[in-house]
Parts: sequence; structure tokens; C-alpha cells
Amino acid sequence: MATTRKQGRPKSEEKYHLILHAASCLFLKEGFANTSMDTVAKASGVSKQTVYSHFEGKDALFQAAISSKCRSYQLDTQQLIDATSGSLSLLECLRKVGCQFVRLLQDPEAIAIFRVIIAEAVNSPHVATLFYQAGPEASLSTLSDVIEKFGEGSLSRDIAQQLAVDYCALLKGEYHTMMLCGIQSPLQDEAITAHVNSAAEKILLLFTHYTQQHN
Amino acid sequence: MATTRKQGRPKSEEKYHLILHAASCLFLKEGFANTSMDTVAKASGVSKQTVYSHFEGKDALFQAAISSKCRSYQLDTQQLIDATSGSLSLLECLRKVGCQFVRLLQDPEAIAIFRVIIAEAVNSPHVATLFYQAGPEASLSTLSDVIEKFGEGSLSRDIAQQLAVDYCALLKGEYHTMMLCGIQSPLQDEAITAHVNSAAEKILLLFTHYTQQHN
DNA sequence: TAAATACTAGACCGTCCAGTTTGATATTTA
DNA sequence: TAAATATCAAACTGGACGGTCTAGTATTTA
Repeated sequence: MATTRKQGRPKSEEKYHLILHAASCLFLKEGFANTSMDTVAKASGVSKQTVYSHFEGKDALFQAAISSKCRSYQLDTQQLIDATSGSLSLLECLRKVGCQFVRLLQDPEAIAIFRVIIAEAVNSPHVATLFYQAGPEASLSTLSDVIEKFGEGSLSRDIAQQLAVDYCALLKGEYHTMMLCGIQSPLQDEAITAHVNSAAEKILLLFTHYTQQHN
Repeated sequence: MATTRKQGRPKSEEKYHLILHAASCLFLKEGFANTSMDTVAKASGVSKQTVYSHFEGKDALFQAAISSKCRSYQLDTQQLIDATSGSLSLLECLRKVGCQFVRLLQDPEAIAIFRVIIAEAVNSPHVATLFYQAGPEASLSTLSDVIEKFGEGSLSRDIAQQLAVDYCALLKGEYHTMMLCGIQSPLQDEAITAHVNSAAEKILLLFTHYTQQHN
């Protein structure tokens, strides 16, 4: 059943990926409205008809392109798990995940995805939801796992989650909004570590406050 | 010189505002690309030619529309000044400004402006800059004035500013991003106060930490 | 009144673009 | 080989839209 071969020439998987890749790049660089199907076809080195044979239409192509991009933008979960089970202190651990997070936020492509999602959120709520779950929500949940683990029972799940949200918020600071508005270029490495250290210390302060309170 | 009257029928100021108002609404609701000049003309009850007589073209109209909207979205500075010179504690003051800020962030129209600005940031960096200065930057500077005043000299300007940014960040939390993505509806009043109280307490904690450190 | 400008209604132009159609060639299975 | 499908190149359709033009009417100043 699953191996039932269709008659005739099969669709080229390579072309499918060429189209998807070209579409992703164009949508991110030019936005949805400013990307034409002809351009996508030309950029993928494929005829327009082939684009339509692989994808229903522009909307479907957009959705597929964004979805495929989302998957590549998440925190490195494995590295974080290693960090918690190792000998790292909470502060060091926060620093580590904080750097990852800030780098993610600063990545020009990630910013481009955000921009395009926000612009199309009204027209494609489904895509926006997909993006949010695959991106921010996944990162947040990973982070709150880490924090909860360090609480060693003296921190409720709720508080851990709240601290995770707070940490992300502090890390974003004004930079994220400014970058979305295009009036802030990515930070240099030193600036990143300074910013992350400052945010991590603040969260640590809140963390100790909440754990003491609940003793 | 300034009172030199031009010959002929003068442009109607009323029509100018009708056009601007209609354009603002449409741009915010539909975005830049999905708003046509014909629609703007129709919505303002004015001929297309009149639109072009008052504004150079679509870009100019967009810029004018957004600029006019920006001015109406700021914190109520007077109220905040009153608050600082009154008998309110820092915590109460933070709560007050926090509520104002969250209401601003949640306002559907403010969200719409953000969305449209972010979408067009690449094509109209000038407009994005205007918006940021008139909106977020102005609010932040007001807020850091308030915090600095409460520091009574034991808080450097830098730290006060940083606390202001932190407070805004905590108030935004995940809500702002979620609203921009269209996957979060505005909070109810009780939820707002709860959220604001929580954020204000955290900032107070940081505030006392920094003032003690600098004694 | 005459000149100048605003305004209207609508036609018009050129362009862009999503999506379709056509007709030929290529590839795959039966 | 024959049927079925993919792919290509290119033309085509239908509609939207930014912007201009026209011709007639309204309003204002000199």
C-alpha cells in the first residue's frame, strides 16, 4: 500500500527542494507580496508549470517555505541537557543558553522570518502559529526545563516558566524590537556576553529570591 | 511673506484630513501592499485626483499616515510627573506607569502600527525610525526619568536607563511577540494588574539591589 | 468678470502578476 | 512499445493597481 508505485514519470525530489529553497530565500528577502511565482521559477531553474505541479499555489508555497525554515531555528537542546547534568552552576548555565538565545535573536535570517511572519500574520494565522510553536515556544519550554531542574523542587513549575519568560524578555531587551524595525545592527561578541551576563545575574537574583521565599 | 495668499481656490484642509484618516485606517488594517489608492480615495469620499493633489504618491501618503498615528501613541507624561512628585512609593509608581504601558502594548491599533512598520521597515527605513523615536524611545526615556528620580542620586543614569529597559522588557514578556503574531488576544483588566504587579516587584528587587550596592 | 486653482468622475495606460493552456520532449512503468 | 506522468518554454487570460489625462464644475483672488 505504502509502496504502491504510481505510473509514469515521478516528480523530481531535487526540483522540489530547489523550488523550496529558492522560495524561502526570496520570501525572506523580499516578503510575500514582492515575490512573484515567475521569479521563484526562474530562481530555482525550473519552469513555472513545475512550480505549480509541486505546490498548489503561492499560499501553499509560502507555508511550506516558512515551515521548512522554522525547523532550523531552535536552541541546541542537547547542549543544554549536557549543561544541566554537568558541573555547571545555574549562572554559568544561564550564560550558556543566553548566548545561544541572543545569537538566535540576532541572526539576520531569523529576523527576516519574524518580519515576514508578523507581516502575514493577519492573512496566514496558521503559518504564524506554526512558526511560534516551532520557534519561540519550543525555546521557552527548553529553557524552563533547565531552570526547573536547578530549582531542585523548591521552585514550582509555574515560577520556573515565569523565570524563563523573564529571562528571554531581558535578553531581548530593546534590541529585538529595534532589529525588527531595522534600526539596530547585530551586536559584537563582547557586547553579547556583557548583555547576557547582566541579564543572567538579574535572573539569578530573582531565582534566589523565589527559592528562599519557598523554603 | 508668510501670509502671501495663493491665487485660485485653496486646497481643502478638511479633505486633507479625510484622506489622511482613511489612509491610516486602511494601511493599519490591510497593510501597505493591500491598500490601493483607489480604495483610499473611495473611503475618504474624494476623487482619486484629489488624493494625488494632496500627496505626492502612495509612499508619501503612507509616511504621512503613519507619522500622524505615531504622535498619538505615547505615555501620558504629565500623569507620570505628577506621580513622582506626589507621595507615591516607587512600587506604586511603577505599577501606574506599567499599567499605562501594557495598555499601550495591547491596543489593537498600536499592534497594527507595529506590524505595518515592521513589514515595511526594509522599504521605508525612514518611517521606521520616525516611529521608533516617537513611540518606544520616547516612552523609555520618560520611564527612565521616573526611575532615576526615585534613585535620588544613588543610581547612575546608565543603571536607571537599564532598569527602564528591563521593566519594559518584563512587561512585554511573551505577550507582545504573541500579539504581533496574532496568537494572543488582549488581556483582561485583572490579568493586566497581576502581570504588572509581578513585573514591578521584580524591578523593585533589582532597584534595591543596585541602590544598596552603590551606598 | 477673468484668471487661477481645486475638485469630480471616469476613462485610460502600462505594468505586474497568479494561474492556465498548449504543444513538444523526457522519463518511467506495464 | 504504449500509456501515463513530469517537465519545459512560451503564450495567454483576467484582474489589480499606480499613476495620468480629460473635460466639466466649483471656488477664490485680482
